[in-house]
Amino acid sequence: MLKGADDVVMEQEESAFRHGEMASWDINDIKLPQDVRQIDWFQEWPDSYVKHIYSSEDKNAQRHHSSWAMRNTNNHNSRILKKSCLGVVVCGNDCSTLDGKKIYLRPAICDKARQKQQRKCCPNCSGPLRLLSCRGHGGYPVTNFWRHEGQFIFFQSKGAHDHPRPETKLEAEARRSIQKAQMAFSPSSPRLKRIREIESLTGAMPTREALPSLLSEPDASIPPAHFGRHLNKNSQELTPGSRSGQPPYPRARGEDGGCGEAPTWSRISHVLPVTEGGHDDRFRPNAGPSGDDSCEEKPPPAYSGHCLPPPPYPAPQGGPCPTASGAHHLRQLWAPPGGSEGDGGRHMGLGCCSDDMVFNLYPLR
DNA sequence: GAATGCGGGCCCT
DNA sequence: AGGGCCCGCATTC
Repeated sequence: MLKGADDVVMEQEESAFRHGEMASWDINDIKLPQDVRQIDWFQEWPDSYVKHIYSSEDKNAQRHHSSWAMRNTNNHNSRILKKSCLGVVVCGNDCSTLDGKKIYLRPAICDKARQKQQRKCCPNCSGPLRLLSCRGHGGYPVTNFWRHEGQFIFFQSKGAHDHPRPETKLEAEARRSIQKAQMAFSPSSPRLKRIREIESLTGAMPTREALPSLLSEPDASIPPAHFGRHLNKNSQELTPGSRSGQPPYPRARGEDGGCGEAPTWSRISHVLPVTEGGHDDRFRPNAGPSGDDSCEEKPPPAYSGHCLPPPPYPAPQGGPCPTASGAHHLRQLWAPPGGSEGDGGRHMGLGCCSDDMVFNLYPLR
């Protein structure tokens, strides 16, 4: 039997409390504490009923970043910025590659862009895409609240995401860049033909590592427990797990490095790269010295999809340092045309949306 | 073009 | 009143 939404929420709050995640303040308090002893490292994947206090100097906090796809929600309170989770875009066919990877795209934040996105096809099997809504907060999307107060930025999350992680913003951006580049190199382009001629002679081909990814390893992205609770109602492809016993987030920087003890499923290889404005602190490591969030040693996934040939890029979660190699490498990829592109271009039978498919970039052999 | 923030407005509880 | 959500507009990247 399904529990009532309220019960679920209460359980989660209690759990969070037990793990020390609940602070004495609430985002709606008239006055927020200013005698903050511990400032948190920026949390890239905040989940559950957590609260964080960031420095007002923290660039990520200033921009209200999250790797979840959060959209602005009007709460008619200009002092508190509220955002709600859009969920994740999955393949309507529930396809997966032979190595078990699922498609978890980042929902576009902009409504129009999201509608457009949903008209596109699955990059793996060309099936329809489906938006898996977040219902982690009593049946409603998880909400995040941001409030700037003095030298601090207070963050509060309500609800536990009941869906896999989407691509990070950077991964999605990188993917768009690739698509854009792909369009520039359309198959009919004389330049591309030339490149292909060269490539067919040299056999040159860019490495998979150089591209960002769309695919995720289920074990890396599917949150356990509560995750399935709501999901079961809506989706058959995602299975529940258990999330109890989730360790609390680390608090202070300095306290063993704010080494993120995020839930296991929630801290797998998301190294966020140097980016935007050159801030290498863009996402300070959730994982501190332990290096949980550092580039993992996993080899590039052996793509072997059963729907269609697999895409030539690594998985976002679990792939080799996906984001770090994402946009950053795009320039390298596309700058000099010599020695990249393949031989057949689009002979993969992608049908309706091949133009949108990143993995058309490099024909598979 | 897309992300983001803001605010008006509507609906529901 | 509070929460959720839609919409349009402006700004920024």
